[in-house]
Amino acid sequence: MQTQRQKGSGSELAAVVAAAGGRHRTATEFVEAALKAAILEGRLPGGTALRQEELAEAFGVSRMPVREALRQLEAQALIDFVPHKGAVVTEISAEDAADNYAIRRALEPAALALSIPALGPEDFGRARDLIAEMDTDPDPGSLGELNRRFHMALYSRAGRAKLLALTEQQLAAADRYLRFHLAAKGREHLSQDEHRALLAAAEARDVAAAVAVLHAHLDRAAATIAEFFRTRGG
Amino acid sequence: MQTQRQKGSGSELAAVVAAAGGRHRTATEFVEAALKAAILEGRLPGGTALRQEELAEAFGVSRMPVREALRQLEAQALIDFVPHKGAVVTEISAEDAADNYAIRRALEPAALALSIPALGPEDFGRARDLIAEMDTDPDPGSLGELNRRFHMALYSRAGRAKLLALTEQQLAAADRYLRFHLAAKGREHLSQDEHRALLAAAEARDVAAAVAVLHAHLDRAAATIAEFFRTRGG
DNA sequence: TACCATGAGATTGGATCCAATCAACACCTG
DNA sequence: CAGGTGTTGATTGGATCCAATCTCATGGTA
Repeated sequence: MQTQRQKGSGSELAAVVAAAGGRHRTATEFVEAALKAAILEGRLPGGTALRQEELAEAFGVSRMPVREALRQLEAQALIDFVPHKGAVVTEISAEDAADNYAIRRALEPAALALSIPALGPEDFGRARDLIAEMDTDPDPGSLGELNRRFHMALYSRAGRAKLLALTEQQLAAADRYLRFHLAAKGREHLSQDEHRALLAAAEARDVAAAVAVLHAHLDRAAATIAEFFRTRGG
Repeated sequence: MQTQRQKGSGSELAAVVAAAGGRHRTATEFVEAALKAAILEGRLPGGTALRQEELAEAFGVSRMPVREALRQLEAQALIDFVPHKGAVVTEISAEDAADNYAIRRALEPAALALSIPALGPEDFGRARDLIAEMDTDPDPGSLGELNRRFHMALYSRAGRAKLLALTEQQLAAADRYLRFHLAAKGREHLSQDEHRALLAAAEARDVAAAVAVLHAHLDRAAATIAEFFRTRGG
């Protein structure tokens, strides 16, 4: 993939640290959250080598919380531990994107089907607001999060905590791909029409139709990203 | 659930250490693998508090690799970090079991459908052998692993590495429940008939039939375990 | 010139040490 | 005797230190 396995150039790390404003109980959680967000949002692209000492200095902590945070990111398949070279941010490849969509195609319809009967007006309102926000928000960087929140709003009443957590994790991972190809193509690739159709089917409590729309939505997104990787030589 | 949040009684930990024979590159990996196996196999039941110092002594290492291993287990939702109380093995509840089955019901049919066209005679042979082994193996403790390997054999040609990894992880988690209720009920609850029907449908390359059998298989298992929890007051 | 050995530097894995925080228990008081 | 309170011990989170190992550059040699 012709990736330069360079270390993060310092200033990038500073930006990562600065962007991580949330309050966390422990330094480990803080570092983990910041790195996770940076990776998922594409600020730390695949192939970036994260050296512990450098991270420790950038975050103003010792290497220990950094190590524990990296371990957790490893368990989430966001980085690979390469002995004596550092923790390397996992590459995003056409193969990985296809995997991600295969998983989402399995999980999300299940969550949607469980959730639809229990959805209330406030959920539909939230979903509608998020669609509108995606239409108007000028920042392409936040589209991924809005998209994720829209999907999760429709699944939120599934009543299966672990299923939802897993789904959200996969959606977050999808952010990496989405952002990747939104940057190259246009925001029209967000398929707002399909979002609206999905919401309409959910409001009509038509589970079969909603699942069909969701399947088509995910398949189209997968095909688009696959095509993107093909033309780009991924 | 009337769980005693006692610390592992030392001798239990010794058994966990002794059972972990595999060779691993680092102490962290060794500790993680040993604890993970012990939790999934039920040797460390839900609610057990794992204190770092105790683990460190039992494994003959310092607290540091223990801490990193615990962090990774936390990321896998096998333990919860409770400040000043230790890492607590997550409870297995009726709710968790239902979640696990909902996830498997979404993932496994997808993996199966992708895999069936690519399965070869050697895969069918392996699956057949595993069914036979489940019939004859006298050790009820190994039934879970055999069951997992049987299922994975049928999914193995799906060609989606992450989907398979996630599926296997959920199957491993299911071991905890399976072992739990196999101990109380009988091995006939393994549904060997359904296993055979699943294999037959796969050999016939009948994706729809195989998926239907798998759905029924998982639904029946979920119902059985739900009933088990209900009668047992879980 | 190409290739291999050697040594210095860098990086991680692990151990030990220190500080902060919480839980439990004993004690005092109304 | 019940309830609140202070103190002690235990346990974790984090920092610093040490050892092992790999990488990479340098230089020597065929």
